[in-house]
Amino acid sequence: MQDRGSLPAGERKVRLRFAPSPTGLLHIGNARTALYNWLFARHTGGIFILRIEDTDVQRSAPEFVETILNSLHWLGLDWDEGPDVGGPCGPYFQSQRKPLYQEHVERLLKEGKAYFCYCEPGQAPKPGKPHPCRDYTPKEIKALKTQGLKPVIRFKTPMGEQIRFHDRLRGDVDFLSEEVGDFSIMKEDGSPLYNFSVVVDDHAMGITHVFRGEDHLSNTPKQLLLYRAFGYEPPEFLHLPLIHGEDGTPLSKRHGATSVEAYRARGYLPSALFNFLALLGWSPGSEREFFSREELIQAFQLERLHHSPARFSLKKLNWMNGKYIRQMPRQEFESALCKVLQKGGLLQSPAQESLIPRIAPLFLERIETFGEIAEKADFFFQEVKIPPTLQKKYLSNPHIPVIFQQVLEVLNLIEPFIREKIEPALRQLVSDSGLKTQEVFQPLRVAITGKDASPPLFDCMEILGKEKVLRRIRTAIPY
RNA sequence: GCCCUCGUCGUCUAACGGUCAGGACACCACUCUUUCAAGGUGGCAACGGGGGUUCGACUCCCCCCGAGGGCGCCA
Repeated sequence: MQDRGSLPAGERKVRLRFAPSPTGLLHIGNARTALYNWLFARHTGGIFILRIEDTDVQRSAPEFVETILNSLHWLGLDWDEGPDVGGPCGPYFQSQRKPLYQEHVERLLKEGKAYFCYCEPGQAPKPGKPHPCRDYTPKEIKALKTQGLKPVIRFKTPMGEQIRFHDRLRGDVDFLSEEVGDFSIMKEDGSPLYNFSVVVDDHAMGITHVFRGEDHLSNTPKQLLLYRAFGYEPPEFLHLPLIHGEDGTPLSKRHGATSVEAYRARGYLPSALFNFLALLGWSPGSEREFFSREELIQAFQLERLHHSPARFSLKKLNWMNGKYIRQMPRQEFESALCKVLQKGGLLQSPAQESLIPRIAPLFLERIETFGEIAEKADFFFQEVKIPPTLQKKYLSNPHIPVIFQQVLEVLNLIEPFIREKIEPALRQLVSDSGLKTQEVFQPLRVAITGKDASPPLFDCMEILGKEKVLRRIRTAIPY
């Protein structure tokens, strides 16, 4: 572990980091924070670092590290230094950096800038007046120690000071040191607390820019105090607005999927989610809204970041994802289709798999996410079960048995069984029968697909083949 | 309660003292059409409120209101 705080002059590159804590899946808001950090690093030719903030052993779990890394990779982000790729400032797990924290805390203790606090957990008084544990004499401390009380180490915030910092997005922000209070920096067992470990690590890793959620805005004065206490130069700070749900409240489970993992599972394209997220809180300044990752890197500017929280609009994401799907190269779309159908248990045989190239064009314009496909295309791979409501609405009219019988006769004669021959034949039949096209085609659609909305009927018939089509029509005739 | 941040159509946003306040999603029509989509055309729709500054304010200042964040031995 080396100290990179003062980088050699030749290495004055911009260095940014994303520092998730592995206590859950990667939240969509954190993903956007990561994305902006990454975009800025790439835009400026800087370094992007991934650091795992797993100091809270109670809440952290290794499996979350893995899914977070996966989510990030899936989105299309990469990092120059991090837990899996290593780097000159490692280790990149905070849980493996204890000696560095220890060393720093001892420094503060020795210089009288920190002290032991023996308050009951959660019982420390709110900021406003001097903390009662501040001025214990060594004798008192010894006495408290013999009582077996576990102390926490607190930073001794100087009183009566105005702490000002420049937020890259919001301008100057002022806090009074009284309001900040003496915050805890390390537990008795030596595990560092957030405000302390970020400062130690951001400095040790030579971080030049800290872009993080606005929920950290009021942590910044604490961290600044620490930078000053250590004599370190603080990085530049920029606090991003949070992402809200459609109703304007903070994005939560209640709003549906909140993790990147969930969007992946629901069949969203990473490039679409990336594009959408980039535009949620940032604007290129033009009216253009489709960008590749490379184009985003090129266009990204801090000045065009928004100040207010944005609401996550699933409808717009869906629309954008649909657009991306329609732009997919044919091969890619087919193999994506294949994958979801397989997952949905619909592909049982090579014969069924060979259908993919034929049904692909039918669904390209009909899905916005791959999650929809299984439900819409199931009739190509398994027998249909007609819902009672559709049965009643389309198949219970008295003319159905008669016309279906005629349809069977007509279709039976068609050879080859292709759309170009099916369509004119059936249209002729309908016209001869005196019925409206809808009165025949909709019931047929229901009989063949089990749905009242499907890709074009005659294409479906051709792909299914004469045998299946005739059988389905026959079994749908009510007796 | 204390502190901090934010405020343009329902939503994402453009505007950087002078525009009929523009675009996109959604929504509604129309079109295409065997259904559903996709596509095309058109429409509805916003500067939170009140004071200033200015010849002129969405743009600058103040107050109010509203929303969000923080005040952990979480991050």
